[in-house]
Amino acid sequence: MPELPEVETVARSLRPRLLGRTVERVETSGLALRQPIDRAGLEAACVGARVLGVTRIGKYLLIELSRGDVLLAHLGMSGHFAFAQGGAPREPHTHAVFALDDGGELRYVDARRFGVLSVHRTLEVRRSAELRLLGPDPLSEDFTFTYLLECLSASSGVSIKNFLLDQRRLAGLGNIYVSEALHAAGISPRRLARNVDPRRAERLHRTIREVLSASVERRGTTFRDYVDAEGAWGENQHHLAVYGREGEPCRVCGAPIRRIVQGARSTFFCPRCQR
DNA sequence: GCATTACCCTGAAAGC
DNA sequence: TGCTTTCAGGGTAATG
Repeated sequence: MPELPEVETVARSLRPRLLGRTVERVETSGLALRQPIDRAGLEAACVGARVLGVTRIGKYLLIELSRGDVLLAHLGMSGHFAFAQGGAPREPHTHAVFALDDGGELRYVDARRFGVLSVHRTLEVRRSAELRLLGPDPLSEDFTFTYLLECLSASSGVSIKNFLLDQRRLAGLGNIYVSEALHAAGISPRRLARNVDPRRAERLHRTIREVLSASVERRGTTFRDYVDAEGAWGENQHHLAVYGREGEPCRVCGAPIRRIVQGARSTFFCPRCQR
């Protein structure tokens, strides 16, 4: 389940083999992802265009193309990019293929089809339906302690878990890193966001960045499907404090980690460390 | 404004 | 062994 560190790792693994390449051909499976793929739009933007950059905003990948277009990708639950030689057998669930001028192919594979592939004009992509409502990226300078504090105090009855999952407030956190950041900050996931006091909020602001940065260093968390564009697993799953550890002892105090469901998503926490 | 539920989807795991 | 059911979750939408 790709969140910010996984998407950042994918961006880093795409750059060496994609920058400067020209797209010669585009193929699609004809099956819809979360939205239908606009094949004609994809071809118009990509074919004959050179890749100028690969960046990330929240959980979105932006592949910047010459001629002023951007290919926007969200990996959903199970999406990944893979490089292959042209003509090599395709993995099941390959939904888009970008043939490159070096004989290779960049492929988008997504079993569950929760991902998104769309194209936009570079100057307008920030105003696209996908990006326009996103809050600041937690690893950017825009995510300040003041911003977090203002959002917390402006919230009404939402739990801190659901507060942090809302991409309109903060873009890039998902189920894994919300649980991890709250544990590191000693905050119960059930606490109302507005009741997080400034001292704990400061700690949370720090732990969000630390948890994400550490996972980026470890090339992300591979729980089920996630691999980078070279097919490599991440290493952060070996360092999780609470996520996926129901019943196991807390690494800090030894109390059994608990799992609860909030908004139909699992939340893992230590009932002793987190108040 | 918020919580809950359903939906999209497939593969893995569990249950029978 | 083999079939069926359950579960996982990012984002969105409908409902209460």
